[in-house]
Amino acid sequence: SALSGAASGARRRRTRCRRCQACTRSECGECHFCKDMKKFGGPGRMKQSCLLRQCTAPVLPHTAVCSACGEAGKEDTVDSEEEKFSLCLMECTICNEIIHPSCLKMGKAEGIINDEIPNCWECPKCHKEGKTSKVRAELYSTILYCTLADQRSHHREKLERFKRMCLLERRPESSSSSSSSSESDSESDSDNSLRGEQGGGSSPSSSSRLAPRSQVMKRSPPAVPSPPRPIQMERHLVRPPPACPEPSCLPLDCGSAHVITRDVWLRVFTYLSQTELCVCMRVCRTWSRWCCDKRLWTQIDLSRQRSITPPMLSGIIRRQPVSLNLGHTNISKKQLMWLINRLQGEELNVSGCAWPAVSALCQAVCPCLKLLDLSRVEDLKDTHLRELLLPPPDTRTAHGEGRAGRFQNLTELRLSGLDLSDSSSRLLVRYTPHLRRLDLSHCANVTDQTVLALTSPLSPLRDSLTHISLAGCSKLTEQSVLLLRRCPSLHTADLRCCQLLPPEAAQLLSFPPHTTSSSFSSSVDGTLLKNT
DNA sequence: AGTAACGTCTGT
DNA sequence: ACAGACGTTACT
Repeated sequence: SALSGAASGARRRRTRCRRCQACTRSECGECHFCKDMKKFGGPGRMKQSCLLRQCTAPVLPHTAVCSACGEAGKEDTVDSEEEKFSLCLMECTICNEIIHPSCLKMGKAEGIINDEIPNCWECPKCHKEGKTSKVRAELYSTILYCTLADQRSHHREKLERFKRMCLLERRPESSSSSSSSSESDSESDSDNSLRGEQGGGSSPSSSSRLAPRSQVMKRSPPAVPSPPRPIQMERHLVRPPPACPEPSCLPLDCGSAHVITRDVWLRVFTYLSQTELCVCMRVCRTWSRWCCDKRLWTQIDLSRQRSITPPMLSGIIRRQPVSLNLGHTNISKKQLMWLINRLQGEELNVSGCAWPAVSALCQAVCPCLKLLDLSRVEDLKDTHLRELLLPPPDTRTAHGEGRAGRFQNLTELRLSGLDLSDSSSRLLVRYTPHLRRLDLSHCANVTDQTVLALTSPLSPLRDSLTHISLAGCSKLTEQSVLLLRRCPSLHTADLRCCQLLPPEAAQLLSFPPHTTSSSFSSSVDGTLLKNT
């Protein structure tokens, strides 16, 4: 009934942009939807796109035309951003009308542009009538700010409402989690240094430094009235920011442009922390768009956040970080699945998370991943690591010898503080052959056997390893030191706190650059650490 | 004509 | 609330 007056025409289906990273990649062949496809042996009933190929910027179909003048988008015929906008086709999320903004005769009323989807807005007509759509682009920036920077603010309520409306579940907090956190919590209260600081005054970079906003920008529309209908986590709700978030400068009230252009602001923004960036995003819509620039978010650190919320998840996907730290959070399996299916980052930290959640990685293929931090994952055992590293079952049988592990391109793996035995070293040798850095520190059950396997002439890690940490592996003997010398590229070995080693070996050892001499293989065992 | 897959409906 | 099904649209 609420919609009846709105629809001025049938809604047009959007279609792939064919240009985004997702559109240009090939089907993974392994996700739920791929497995359904006939070409991958499925029944073909679901008719959905590969999860990794879901377009991040779906466009209006080529056949779309203006409901007023009947013509297509004409933004190509002009140069200035302003003209382009007035001649492009905009689709209203409320009434579904597609129209050239220039074909609207509306006087002052303004539309609200959705930055996340091309050619998408709430048209002036609907906005004037006070209609509201399900969710608004600004809501995301606002909420990400709340969750990252200010858990206790008055926005809390809005956030809670949002959480309730989103469908993604979270892992129940209670149960057994308390016991595990007792031992390794020494660093845990450093966490509000990054976010949630309440004017602690420790850093000179509080929001006051960002003062010049006042006269310069038009504020974005006031806070969103509560959406009446529940928000669905639609497949296309989450968008990365537009490739080039125009405009390149801010208009002043007097009509001219602010002297500081976007490029300069961006350079300023690079000096800001996550929290500060989130504050900036609330200044105005333009800043909100500028601050979403991928280059400002190469690393996202949510470690030790009390909970990972759906808005955070969408915020992460929009920003496509190279490095994502989810360490010591209570992220759920479902959430992690959702993320890894939409991320192409190179570094992932899930240290201190629970194995049931981390096991989501068993259903992913992450060829881009270079660093994986699994340190202190609760209850991670040899068998679990095996599940993680082994290739997915179907490819294992399909290609016979094509036994590429799930994380075959990892160059750094952190397994600190896990209850692993020597059998895991064989997995590493086999399925992560490009490791340069390996952290096995505080794995109490690791013995010389592990070092033997890693450094054996048949192990690709023998050549690739440059850094290894075995600190606190109390079963290691001097044998390991000898074995490590077989690694030609090894630069550093951390053997601190290894109780069975003599004091001069139980240190952070530096290895001199290996001379590629001919008699390398035979001489190794004879030369000890004495010649360092 | 044929393929891909969007958006919504349906049953649980 | 959610997964699965499928009519239908977009495009080649």
